[in-house]
Amino acid sequence: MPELPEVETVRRILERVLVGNKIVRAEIADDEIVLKRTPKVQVESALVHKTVTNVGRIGKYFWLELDSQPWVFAHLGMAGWVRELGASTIRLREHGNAPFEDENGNTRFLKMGLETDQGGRVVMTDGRRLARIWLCNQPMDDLAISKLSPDWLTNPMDAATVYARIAKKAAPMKAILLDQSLFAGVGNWIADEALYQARIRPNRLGKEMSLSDTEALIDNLVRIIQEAVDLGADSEKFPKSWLFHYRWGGSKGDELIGGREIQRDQIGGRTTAWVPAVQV
DNA sequence: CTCAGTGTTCAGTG
DNA sequence: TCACTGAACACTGA
Repeated sequence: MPELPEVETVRRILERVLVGNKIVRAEIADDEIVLKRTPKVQVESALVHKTVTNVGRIGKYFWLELDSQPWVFAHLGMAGWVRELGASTIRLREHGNAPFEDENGNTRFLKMGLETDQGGRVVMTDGRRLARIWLCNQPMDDLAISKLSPDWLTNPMDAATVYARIAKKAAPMKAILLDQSLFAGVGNWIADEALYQARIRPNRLGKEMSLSDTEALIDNLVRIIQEAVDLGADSEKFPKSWLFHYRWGGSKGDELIGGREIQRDQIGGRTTAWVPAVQV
């Protein structure tokens, strides 16, 4: 689920519910897997009685900025999400740290629950325990975040800059697109979608790209990200023409898109869906 | 029962 | 040291 548009959607939920308000209750899962870098009580005490001044994001990483440091950082992994709880939802404490079922009957792990002095409540959940929460004073003090490229929603690079960084690479473009130090926020589906719409083979090497190929890729990538963000990362609303709707259509996905064969290969360590008749 | 998965990290290779 | 690849992580659903 969570690539840049999904994480931006989560960021906006947190911004709407939390910014300007004081946190009156914070519950963090007592889960050493989730909190590899920080004991639960430290995260809770970093949050309680603090006012949220901003919610930041670069790529797939996001964080709560508070009126005193440290701040609280998080990554959704492969199956994390954040939702606002309505007034009728049962109390966070009653969930405890155990897995619980969401309104659709799916099992989730509760990672974090927050309540503000205005009564707003949000929870961060994860179906697979690959999401993470930790403390840090500011984004650039975090090793992983400090290595990210500028964010591709808010600060997209121009084609010439990208071209200079890929023109000698021997890796396939699919792998290059997944490199967060160059394409912060791009994940498996966005990479495939951008390559498909730019009509570039995922196994084309960086050094086989021209400047105009790079321009086409960047133009499509930026538009796809912007459109997905504008749609609140609600994939059902994505344009019908997008490969997204076909890549995992059924159990293995559809065989055809517009009458053309969809091929699936391992490229850059990930299953890659592409259309040989379109991508060269 | 086995395997892949909208991600990141780290060991291993050349 | 750099560039790159593949497995591990943890759990669910097909």
